[in-house]
Amino acid sequence: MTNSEIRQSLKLAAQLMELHGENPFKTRSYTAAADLIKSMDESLAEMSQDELLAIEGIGKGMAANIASLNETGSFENLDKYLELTPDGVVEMLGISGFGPKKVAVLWQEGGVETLDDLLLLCESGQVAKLKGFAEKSQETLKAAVAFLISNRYSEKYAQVDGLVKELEEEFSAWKEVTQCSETGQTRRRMEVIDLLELVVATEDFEKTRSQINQLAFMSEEEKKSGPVTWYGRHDAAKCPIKIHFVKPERYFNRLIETTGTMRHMHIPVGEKMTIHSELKKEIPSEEAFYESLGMKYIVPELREGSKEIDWAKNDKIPDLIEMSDLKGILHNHSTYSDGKHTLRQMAEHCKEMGYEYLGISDHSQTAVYAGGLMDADVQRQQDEIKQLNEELAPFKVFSGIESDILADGSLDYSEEVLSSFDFIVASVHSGLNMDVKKATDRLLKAVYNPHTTILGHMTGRLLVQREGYPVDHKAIIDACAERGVVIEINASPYRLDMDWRWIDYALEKGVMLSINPDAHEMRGYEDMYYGLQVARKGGLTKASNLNSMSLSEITAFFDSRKKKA
DNA sequence: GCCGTTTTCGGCCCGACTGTTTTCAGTCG
Repeated sequence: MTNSEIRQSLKLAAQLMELHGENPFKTRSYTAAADLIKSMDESLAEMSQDELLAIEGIGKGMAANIASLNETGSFENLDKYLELTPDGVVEMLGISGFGPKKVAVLWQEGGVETLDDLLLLCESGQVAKLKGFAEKSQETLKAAVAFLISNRYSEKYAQVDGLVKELEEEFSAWKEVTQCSETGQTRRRMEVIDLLELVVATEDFEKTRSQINQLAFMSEEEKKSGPVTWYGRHDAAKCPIKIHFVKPERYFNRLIETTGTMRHMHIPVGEKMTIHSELKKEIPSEEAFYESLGMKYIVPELREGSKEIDWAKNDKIPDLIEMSDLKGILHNHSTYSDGKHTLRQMAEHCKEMGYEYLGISDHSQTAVYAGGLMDADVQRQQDEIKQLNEELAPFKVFSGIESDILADGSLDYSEEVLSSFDFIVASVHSGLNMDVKKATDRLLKAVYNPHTTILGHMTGRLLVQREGYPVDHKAIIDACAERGVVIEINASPYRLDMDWRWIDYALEKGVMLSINPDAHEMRGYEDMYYGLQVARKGGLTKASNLNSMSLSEITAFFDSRKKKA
C-alpha cells in the first residue's frame, strides 16, 4: 500500500471511531498518525516493525495496523467499525462541513442510512428539526448530497487515465485485434469521467468479447451490451466502461464518431453536411477525414461542439500549448509550510527537470493548520532563496506566497511584507460556504489588491467531491483583465480550477493564465500534465500562459507588476 | 492509542469560523 492509502485508512478509522463514540484521545492517535505520514518520504510498506516503532507517534498498535494494511489492505479495528456502519453513513462522512458528530445525529436520530435517504429527509424539511441542525445546514447538506449522488459513478480523469492505457495495451496484444484506442471522454481529456470508452478494431467481435470476459477484473452487464458493444465494469473504477467493436476497415469512422460530443458531430460543416453525415464513407485516417471536409484537423480534446468547427474551417485553430512550452513552475509549497520537501529539494529537482525557474509560494500566516509563514519565517525563507539563487544560477527561485484571501477579501500580511515578495498567489481556503455575491465580492477585492499577481484556484472546487463556491466568472475575469491579474489553472487533478470552459472568455478579454501544480512535494510537479490537458481543451496558447515565459521575460513581468503596486 | 515517567497510569489538545445557540460544539485545513 502507498503511504497515502495507509493515511486514508487511518483517517477513516478515526472518523468511524468518533462516530461510534470511542475515546477521543484514542481517536486522535489515529488522526495524529495519519497527519505525520503526510510529511513522510520513506515508503511505510518497505519499513520493518522496528523502524515503524522508532517513529514518534507510532506505537505498537499503529505499527500492527500498518503491517496489517500492507498484508491484507485493512486492519481489525477498521473492519470492526466498517461492519457496524452502513455504507451510506460512511459516504456521509465525506461531506465537507459535516463530521462524525453531525453524521451520528443524522444516522441515529434521523434514521438515515443512505445518501438517497438523506436527500429525501432534506427535501421533506425534517433535517432542520434535528438537534444541531437548522435551515442553513439543511440547505448546505442538500446541495452537497445531490452533488455526491450525481457524481456517484464518476471518476477524476487522473484516476482512470492509467487504467485506460492498460486496457489499450491488453487489447492491442490480442491476435484478432488490429487497432485499439481510448475514445469519448478520456480521449477528449474531460476533467471528470462518467463513461470510459474504447474502440477496438477486430476481425471477430464475439471472440474479443469472450476474451474481455475472461479478464478477472472486467464484468459485463449483458443487458446493456449490444451486438457491437461490450458494456460493464472494471473493478478499479466507479464509472462504467463501454467498448465499441468495429471491423478494421471502419476503425477511424467509429473512432471519430465516439470521440466528439453530439454537438461536435451535428454542427453543419457545409450544405446539408455534418461530421456525422459524412462518416458513411470509409475513412483512411482522422487527418484525412477533416481535410476532406475542407477544414483543418481538430485534435480530440477540442471536439466539444463549441467553436472548433468554425476555427477549423477558417484556419483559426489556436496553436495549443504543449509540455515543452512550460519554462518554469509557479505556486509550490515547501517544508516552510505544509510541503513535504525542503526549499532546496524543491528547487534542485525543478532545475534537474530542465525548468528555468521555480516560484515558491507557501501558505500565509492565517493558515495555521498548514504551518503558514509568520513575518520572521518570510524573512528566513527569503534569505535562503537568496543563497540558493547564488548557488543554482542561472536557475532562479522566485519568492512568493500563497496568501489567504480573508473573509473580507483582504490579503494576509502588512503592506511591507507583501511588498517583499516577487509574486503573490491569492487564494481562498476557509469560509467556503458563501453565496455568489459574497464570494464574488471577496474575490474582486483580492483582484483589486495591487499586490495580487495570480488568482489561485478560483472556485475552491474538489472534483467529484465538493462543488466550488459559486462565483460570477465574468465579473472576476473582467476585473483580472482590467488589473492585469493572472488567473491560475490549478493543475492538481483534484481541482483543475479555474474550469477550462472559461479559458476562452479569459483569452478574449486578454487575460493571462498560468498552469500551476500547487505542488506539495517534488512529485507534485508532474501534475502540470493534467493542467496542460485542460488548458489545451480551453484553447490556451503559450503566448497567453505566464509560465511559458522565459526567465528574463517573467523577471521583467514580476518587476513591472511590482512597480504598479 | 501514544508517550513518559514522579515507571504501568494519567495526560494528551491548533485556532478560526460557522451555525447553532444563548455561551459553545463541531468542523476543518
